[in-house]
Amino acid sequence: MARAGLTAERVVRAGAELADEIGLEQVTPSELARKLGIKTASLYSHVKNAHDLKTRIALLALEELADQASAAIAGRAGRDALGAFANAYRDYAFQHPGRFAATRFRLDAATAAASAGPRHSRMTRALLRGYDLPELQETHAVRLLGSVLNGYVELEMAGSFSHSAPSSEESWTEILDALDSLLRNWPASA
Amino acid sequence: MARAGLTAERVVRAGAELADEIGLEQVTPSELARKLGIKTASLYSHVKNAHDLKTRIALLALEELADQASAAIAGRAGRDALGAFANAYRDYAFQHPGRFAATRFRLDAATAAASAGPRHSRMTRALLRGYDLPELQETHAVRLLGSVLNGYVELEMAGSFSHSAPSSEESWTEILDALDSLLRNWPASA
DNA sequence: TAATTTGCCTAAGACCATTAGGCAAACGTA
DNA sequence: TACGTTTGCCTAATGGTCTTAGGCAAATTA
Repeated sequence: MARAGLTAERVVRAGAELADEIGLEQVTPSELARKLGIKTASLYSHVKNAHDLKTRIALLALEELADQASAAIAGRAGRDALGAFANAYRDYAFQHPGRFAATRFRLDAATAAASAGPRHSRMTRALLRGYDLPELQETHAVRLLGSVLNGYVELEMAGSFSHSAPSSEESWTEILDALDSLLRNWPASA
Repeated sequence: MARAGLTAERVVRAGAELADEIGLEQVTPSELARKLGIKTASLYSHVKNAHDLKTRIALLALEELADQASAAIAGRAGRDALGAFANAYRDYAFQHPGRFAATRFRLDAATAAASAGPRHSRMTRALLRGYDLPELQETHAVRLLGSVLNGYVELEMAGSFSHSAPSSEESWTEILDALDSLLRNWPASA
């Protein structure tokens, strides 16, 4: 029997592609084995189980997304950097919906700590350094920015903005303008 | 054989409780039947299939959430209304994590249109009427608000804010203050 | 070339979703 | 109250899923 020459990494990569094609939820050992042209049981040499497979796809996606966001903000600052950063997220989500969904996959604490997750917060923090926020407010702003990016893209991909005017595209730039304005005029604490 | 006296509504309600207990993803016909003390096949008199079950749980959750949000903003305006509205979402998510997850369940266009979804945007719009936004900017603000609420709660529930100071509680009020400030000083379009 | 590793296989167990068909409890009606 | 109808829940069966165990042969190393 000719071997397919698989490896854990290639299996996970194929899993990520499959997620983009049919959605992360549908990525199961049997479906992935079908795509790879092998028997389901053979996957278990490369991956511990279905949960492990999704975890690895999540880790892959987090890395990829961090790489793209990092490249996007290089050499930029202020509203320019904000737009590039936000667009990196949104573009990634549309180009790789399954991988992006994997980004939300719940990781246990240890795995999350070892993932690219912390890189994401460091990048957001770096981005905000272009705005002169009071030290103590920076974390709040990081959390706000993460919330908006995640929330907007999620709602947009669910189609929430596609059945009413104005276009989502337009809202997106207006919202980035509004965030930029907010970051420049962050209110003082009570 | 004594009958359990079930009905579609009671089944869905039990499904919602089960979702809060073990997570929406784990809510399956067999698990729900176990909880109800009946055989799996018997569920199919009340619900079309597993997907239909989750859809109905989603519809229930959307209604409940809309009811609570609506009650929260009654008689309030401005920052006061904003806080009550936002807290209604966050409190619901923490009290009913499974139902809240169901809120994100992808509904097909027709079902979504007939759900309480539109009520949510109408409420958000009503809330924003307390701020004097330019007509054309209102939709953008509605979308921003929805994004922040959804995004923040999702990240918080995933534990993203629980491993670093300051507390999520603190960020939450600061972010609401910031949003309030932004809505009062919404930037003019380019 | 011989020995070892390992990628992929077949086989099997346990569970799940779903459909078909049956019985008896509950209900409407006379 | 008695009868016919409805229907809630059942058992049985099909085909799919995940996962483990054990085996063979291809690839790798000595």
